[in-house]
Amino acid sequence: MKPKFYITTAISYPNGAPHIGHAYEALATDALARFKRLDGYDVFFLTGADEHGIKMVQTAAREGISAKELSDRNVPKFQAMVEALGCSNDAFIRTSEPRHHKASQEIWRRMAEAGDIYKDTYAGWYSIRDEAYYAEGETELRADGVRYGPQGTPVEWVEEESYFFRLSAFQDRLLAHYRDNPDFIGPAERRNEVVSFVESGLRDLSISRTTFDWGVKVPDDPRHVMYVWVDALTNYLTGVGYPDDATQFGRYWPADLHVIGKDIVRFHAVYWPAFLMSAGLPLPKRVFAHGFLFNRGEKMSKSVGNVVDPFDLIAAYGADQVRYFFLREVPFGQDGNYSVDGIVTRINADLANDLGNLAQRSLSMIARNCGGVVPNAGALKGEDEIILAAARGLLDACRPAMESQQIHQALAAIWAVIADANRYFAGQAPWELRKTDPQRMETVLYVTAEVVRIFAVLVQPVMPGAASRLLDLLAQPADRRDFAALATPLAAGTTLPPPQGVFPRIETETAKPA
RNA sequence: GGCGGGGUAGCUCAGCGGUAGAGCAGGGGAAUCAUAAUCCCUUGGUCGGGGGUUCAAAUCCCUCCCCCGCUACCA
Repeated sequence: MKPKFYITTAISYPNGAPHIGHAYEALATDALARFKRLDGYDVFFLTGADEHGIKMVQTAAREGISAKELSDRNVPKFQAMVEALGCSNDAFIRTSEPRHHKASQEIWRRMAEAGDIYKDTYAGWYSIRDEAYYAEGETELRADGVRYGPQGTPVEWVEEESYFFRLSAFQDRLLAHYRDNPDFIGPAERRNEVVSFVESGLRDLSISRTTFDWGVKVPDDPRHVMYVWVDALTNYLTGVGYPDDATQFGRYWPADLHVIGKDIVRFHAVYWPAFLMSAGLPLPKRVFAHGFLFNRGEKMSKSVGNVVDPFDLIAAYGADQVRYFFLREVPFGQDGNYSVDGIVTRINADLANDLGNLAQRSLSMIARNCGGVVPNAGALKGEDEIILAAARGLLDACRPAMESQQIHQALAAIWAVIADANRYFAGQAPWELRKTDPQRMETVLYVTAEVVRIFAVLVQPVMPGAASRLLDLLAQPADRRDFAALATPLAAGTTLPPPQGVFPRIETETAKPA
């Protein structure tokens, strides 16, 4: 039986349309999931939408519709985005689903049974108009003697009945967990932040609200709905069958990797493990936080008008290209920059010129000079052995990079060998050999086609569509495309289809400004 | 304020004690199999400022300047 690998994105908050940050997380997680699948794992990849919470209620109220209506309008956009990106998620969860309410209530009951939930009063500055509490620092006392919230609405001191989670009791256990599992949080700088936060002391967490009813009802006390993060985090359990499908849940839980944005590290690295400890459930193996994307160095915001619509980007450049760009250009875990120049350069230099053209020039020569059939390798020379060994060694370089979510490093390693392959091809000059030593030309063309095959197999997690077309050009059957097939070299005598460009060049005139 | 991370070529970054590196951009050349792609050569940096340790410092220590993240309940 294959080893399992359960990987998730954070669930998106559908109070607006998807933006490039949502797309980035989904495409990166998809690349990691696909890599594991090709590497022989039984992968379960979950993504979805986090529909509850006060923000949904507020946004819906402004538009004069219900939170449910708002969600039903926006969630399909997220599903469409995931599909347009070519993501291979096994499920798309919505937290409004009955099965999810059931799962959330179940974990709540278990935390309550463990004695970690108690009822008390929550006090804070409350805006009736916003239907929201604000921290003291978010409010200001103006000259008129009235205190106002961040939305400019008056706030008043309110005390509300609330359930609390005994987070303070978990400080030592959390710190011990971070210490014993140094890979629990990545990248390392995020772990440092979490550790110093927990070391500074934990306060109990208010985990229910009575001011609105859009959410999961607290068991046996339906006046309360759960604080949105309690139910949002539980999606990771619901997605693999908790609590009813013990077989699926037993198979996939605990998650091997939660991929999240750096803004929600605390919820995943402090609250979530504490909830699970309380409920007596195993903890996820790892939480990895990616960075934010900036448009030409500026934070994307609606007011600046530099928000990038993922659908526009995909339409302009193609899903594979967009995926490659972000994964190659931005060190995963760090913030990154997006610009039209950057994406056009990457696509043209790396995809069209380096990889695409290498495939095209070698396959064209095979089509023209070898009757469109994979030629015989003949006796290999040192140069041939060197480039073959470099390509064949790539999986061993990519695997540790992908396992530590250093996707950019895996791609850099692959492209370094692609550059070597171009040097090899130019150095061997098979177009000269055609006249002087046709036998040798065949060997060079064979070796080049073989390394192109290896590149195509390895590049599938990042560019599933283009890689698949490249493998089509190499007449590779469906069962010869996973990493195990890397060891099965191209068979001489195989008839190849006529070569076609897989990575078109982007002419700057047609490049779409963003 | 506290804790943490950074400031290296025009841009993005690697190097973290032993004669300054990569990719992209710029300049010159070769080749013509190929998506005018490829290959070779090359311009370019007082490695944030100052001080110190050392035979030797981007690399260690001190100090100053600047940038960023975290510093609890919007998601």
